[in-house]
Amino acid sequence: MRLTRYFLPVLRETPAEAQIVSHRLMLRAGMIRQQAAGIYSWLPLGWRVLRRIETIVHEEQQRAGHIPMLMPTLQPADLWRESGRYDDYGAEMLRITDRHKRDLLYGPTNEEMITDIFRAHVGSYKDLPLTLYHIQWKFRDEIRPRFGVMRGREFLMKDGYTFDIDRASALHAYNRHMVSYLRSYERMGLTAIPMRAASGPIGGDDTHEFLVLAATGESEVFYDDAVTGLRLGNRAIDYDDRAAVQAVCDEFTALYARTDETHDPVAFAAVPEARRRVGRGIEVGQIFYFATKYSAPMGATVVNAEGQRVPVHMGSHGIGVSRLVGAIIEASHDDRGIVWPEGVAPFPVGIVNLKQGDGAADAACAGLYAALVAKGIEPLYDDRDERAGAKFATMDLIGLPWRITVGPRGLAAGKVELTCRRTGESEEISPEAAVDRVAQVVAGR
RNA sequence: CGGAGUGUGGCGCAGCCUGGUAGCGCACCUGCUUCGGGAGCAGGGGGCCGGAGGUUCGAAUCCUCUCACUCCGACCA
Repeated sequence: MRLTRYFLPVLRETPAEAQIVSHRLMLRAGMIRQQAAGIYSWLPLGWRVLRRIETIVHEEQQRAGHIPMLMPTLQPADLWRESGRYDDYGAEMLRITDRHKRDLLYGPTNEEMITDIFRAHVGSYKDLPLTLYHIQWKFRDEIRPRFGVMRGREFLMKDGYTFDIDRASALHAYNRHMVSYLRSYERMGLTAIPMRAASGPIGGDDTHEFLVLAATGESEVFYDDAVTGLRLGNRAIDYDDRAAVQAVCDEFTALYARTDETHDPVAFAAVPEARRRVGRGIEVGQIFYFATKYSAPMGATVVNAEGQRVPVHMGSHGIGVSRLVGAIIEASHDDRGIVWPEGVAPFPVGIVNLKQGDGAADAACAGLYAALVAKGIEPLYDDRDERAGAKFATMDLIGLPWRITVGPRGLAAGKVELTCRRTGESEEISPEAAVDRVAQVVAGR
């Protein structure tokens, strides 16, 4: 993409309403525009990041055997009357009336709807286990939206629903989600720690939240510092192997890590003092096993092997996709701007032409651009007629992981400059070598 | 919803107290010079001052109502 043909409305000054760094940077980098309290347009650069995150979530969910679909944003009120939540949900639910005076609502979540779909089409234990998910916009009419996309009213969320014949199978589904989430966050360059959350309706270990450590987080967290060193890495995982999946979950939940809701000072005191940490975290996901809470009242049953009709065991599992954009920035930025992890960067590399209009520089940039595209990489080429400082400042702000700088001085020696945004290190190499290096990194992400 | 604020060009702000018909910086347009970390000079365009009433010869400014947004708190992916 050539910058002169793109839409990247960067701001030099920070809009007054933005209080936290991710919100400020998203506005300055031209990623979002607020349309109302807690409601944002995603401008082209922001949209790209959102799509990258969404893609990672899709890939990891499907790797775990979960099935994508799409449910609508608007839902009939009657479904929610069935579960009893039409009244329970309160003012946070946005209610709408259509021209025929029918009650609708903008979905804050989809348990009722997925249960309706399930009961209409599934009748036998032989159809289980089943995990369906979608990534769709939600609306929760928060009392006080804040922090940009981190606490918006409209937000993009992946929500998955599991249907199993019994508790053991449902817990395997729960565990699959934990592992797939860990892998998703790692691909996004995040360290997200599963923490035991406030216990659900059946108590016990049936819900975990995933927290990204950040000073601006909304939750207070208590943890053993050793959890921050745990990595899945590239290990192969067979999601159908219950014992193997359980082992991974055990590994990631063995150390003390809890939010203020479930914090246990006595257990925390058992953590070696040097590793005891109190901090703040941003919740970027939650997994939840709730047994038959929805299936029983809504009649989502199957016939089991003994011929009896039984309610299915369900779970719901969510990842805050749009919130992740903010969370990643909170976790990865410096005083000059965003530092995108490779996995979610809107463009993997930027090309900076220091002397637009100079024949040699223009030709070198065009050559680099074509060579990168030929390798399946789309660079962002700053071909504006701007001075070097302005171009560098823009690149630093929008945080592309790599920058190839092309100028007459280097070209005279046949070199361009390849700079890593994260480390700031740069090296003078040939254009061909620069393309190869970037291709290598992108392939490995 | 309780408390505290703010609405003036795309962004950041001044002007308001003490009414006299809107200004600064950035951005934008034109020209010249410049050109490896947000250039300089010159010229130029853009705002019925959130909205509605009212007071007044005259309202961005005073009064009333209203809408929106922000911050602190209780609630939440």
